[in-house]
Amino acid sequence: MTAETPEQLFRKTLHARGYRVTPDRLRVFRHLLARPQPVAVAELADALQAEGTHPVTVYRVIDCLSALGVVHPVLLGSAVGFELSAPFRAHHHHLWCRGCGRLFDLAECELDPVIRRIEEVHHLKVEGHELTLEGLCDRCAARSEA
Amino acid sequence: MTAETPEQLFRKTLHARGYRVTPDRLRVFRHLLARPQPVAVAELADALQAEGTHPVTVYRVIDCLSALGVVHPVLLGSAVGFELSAPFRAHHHHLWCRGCGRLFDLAECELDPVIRRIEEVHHLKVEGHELTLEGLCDRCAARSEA
DNA sequence: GCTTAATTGCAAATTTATTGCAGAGAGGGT
DNA sequence: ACCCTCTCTGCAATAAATTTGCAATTAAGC
Ligand SMILES: [Mn+2]
Ligand SMILES: [Mn+2]
Ligand SMILES: [Zn+2]
Ligand SMILES: [Zn+2]
Repeated sequence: MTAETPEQLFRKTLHARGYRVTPDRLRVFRHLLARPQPVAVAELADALQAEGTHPVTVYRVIDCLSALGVVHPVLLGSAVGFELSAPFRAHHHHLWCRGCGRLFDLAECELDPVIRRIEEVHHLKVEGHELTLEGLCDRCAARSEA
Repeated sequence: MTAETPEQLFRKTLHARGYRVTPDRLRVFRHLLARPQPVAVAELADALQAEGTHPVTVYRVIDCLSALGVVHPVLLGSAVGFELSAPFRAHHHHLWCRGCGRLFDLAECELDPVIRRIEEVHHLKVEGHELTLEGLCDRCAARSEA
């Protein structure tokens, strides 16, 4: 048995919920898969127009992928970007650097114990979370120590 | 000595950085102070137009308050809202309920140890953070257990 | 292949945000 | 209180982002 590719899983996900597999949806998905950082929808629309996808369609596809949980919003400064969710992309968080303005992925997530405690205290059910740190990346931090 | 009011502190903050204390800035500040939840700028502009503040000015005031660190952006579903930062509003996080769509404040924050560890591992300097949980509020969680 | 409902393209409308410039107003000095 | 200067605001115009209605297209099931 060979491992299932992300795209195969994506097709299944669409299918399982009654959405159709279309060239535009695949194009958006592939673009996000290849992309290291979250994108604003407008920017995505610009980028994909070159590949033949109508901007309006990009907005509708993002709505679709959001409904499926395939993508999720991320805070980019004071704007919003989207990136793939698990299992298409490993769960992770972000650092927004005040020094150079770049956004970095932080692989680890040690929030589970914290969140489980919040659930108990407040009688909530937490199904997802999004954390953005703001500060200085390693490079900018080193420079500011001088 | 009587305690300093939030508005007095706000006036000082403006002053200290060379910004002027204007009626529009005070109106925006007071509105945010009275408001329990984050607002989108466009919505804020609508609301304040009734009080005589020009919409364009609201955008500019929010830029000013952001630069001062008096407000900060918060993820509202897939949009952005602004709310007062510390010390005008105690630091806290949010739960976005998938059931009823409401946004709740979560008073506690136990992220400091987690963040300090991330700083060490990655050699970063973290100066702020924003966490949004997604799930079910206590009411919706209770209902879904039935 | 045919049928049908979902999806897309297009044009238009809406909503949100930005910009340039002239006039109003805040703050510091006198 | 008056001036001066520089900031801030109003307005109108512009630009950018997002939504909508409808007709044409197309994916999926039979
Ligand atoms: Mn990321
Ligand atoms: Mn809040
Ligand atoms: Zn940096
Ligand atoms: Zn709820």
